[in-house]
Amino acid sequence: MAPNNNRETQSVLQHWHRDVPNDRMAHMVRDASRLLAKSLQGRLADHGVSFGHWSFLRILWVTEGLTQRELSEEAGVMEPTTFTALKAMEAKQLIERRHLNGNRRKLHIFLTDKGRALKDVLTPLAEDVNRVALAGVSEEDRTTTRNTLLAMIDNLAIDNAADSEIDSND
Amino acid sequence: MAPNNNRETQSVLQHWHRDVPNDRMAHMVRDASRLLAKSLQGRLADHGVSFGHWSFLRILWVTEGLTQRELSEEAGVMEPTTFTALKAMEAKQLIERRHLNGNRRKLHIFLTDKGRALKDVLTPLAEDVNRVALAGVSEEDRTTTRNTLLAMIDNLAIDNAADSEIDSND
DNA sequence: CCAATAATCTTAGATATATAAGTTTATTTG
DNA sequence: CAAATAAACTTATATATCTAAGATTATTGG
Repeated sequence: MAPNNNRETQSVLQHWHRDVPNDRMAHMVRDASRLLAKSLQGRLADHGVSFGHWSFLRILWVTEGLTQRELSEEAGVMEPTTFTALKAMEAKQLIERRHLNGNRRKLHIFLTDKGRALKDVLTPLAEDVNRVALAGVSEEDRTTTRNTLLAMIDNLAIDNAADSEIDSND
Repeated sequence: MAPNNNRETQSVLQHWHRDVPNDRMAHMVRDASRLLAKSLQGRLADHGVSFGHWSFLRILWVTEGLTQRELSEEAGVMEPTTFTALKAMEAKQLIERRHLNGNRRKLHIFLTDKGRALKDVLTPLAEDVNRVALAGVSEEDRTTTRNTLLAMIDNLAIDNAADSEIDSND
């Protein structure tokens, strides 16, 4: 990983321990998201796996044979994101992309043995990040936070969809 | 904005309303962060401002004359991110970059009238996103969530810094 | 059954972010 | 004070993501 002075750490902490205006939840979510990604990325890098690839591996460890479209929905990203990641993962021989039953449109994704074997190696790393991140937070507060995030996700998904509908009125 | 069917919406909701494993806070934070960014981005786009530029404008509306380095710390991003954003913002005549007191190393950032005038236009948009996102969440739960996020940010900043220190041991 | 429509994947190009390394300028120290 | 070091900005390059639009293949409805 990268050599890095820890001015960064200090500045993030200082930043949030000064004044946190009541209406700035969004910034906290963004900072937390970036730091979570960075922590996991550092751990995954030791095994040659990027953050983006890991998010698809996770899904495939549970269910193989999904189409690219289905994988996109499951991962919560747009198709081009999925496409790019899967092409790279294919090149790294983590997955295979196969047409099934003579359907030449849908591409189904399967893990290679190599991709499958990473499960036991990488899963603990993600658990470790979650454990570290939530150290000192009570189970009750975790639940409340999860519910708040869930509410935000619902509210925003609806908000974004409403915008799209207005645009596509014709 | 983009025409968009709302399959996306449904999939995000379905995704999180199925099984949310106890140790997957990170995914919720990431989803929430992406949706928050997207919501704000849609609103800012109507005024020709990108999400990245807005995050520096916010800081400058409070304090002008910071150096690029100081702005990076304040925004919580690395210097190249700041550099790229500020160059683009300069080209759009939202800011000016000036050397002060004969110091030819530090560059201080100042708003143009145009950049300054955006404050009253854009601030309500961010407030709107926060309001929409947190609809139906009690003040108590908001506070708990904020505290949890703050704890996560602290924990992770320390974790990332610890990694860096190990790397730069020599 | 074939033409129109829809689904799926792909390409192109943009934005937001990072790390690593280079350049220039200021500061420090022998 | 001059050489070494550090600070600040810049360049180069990579990753993760998006929207918009194109290409191909399936499905559907007249």
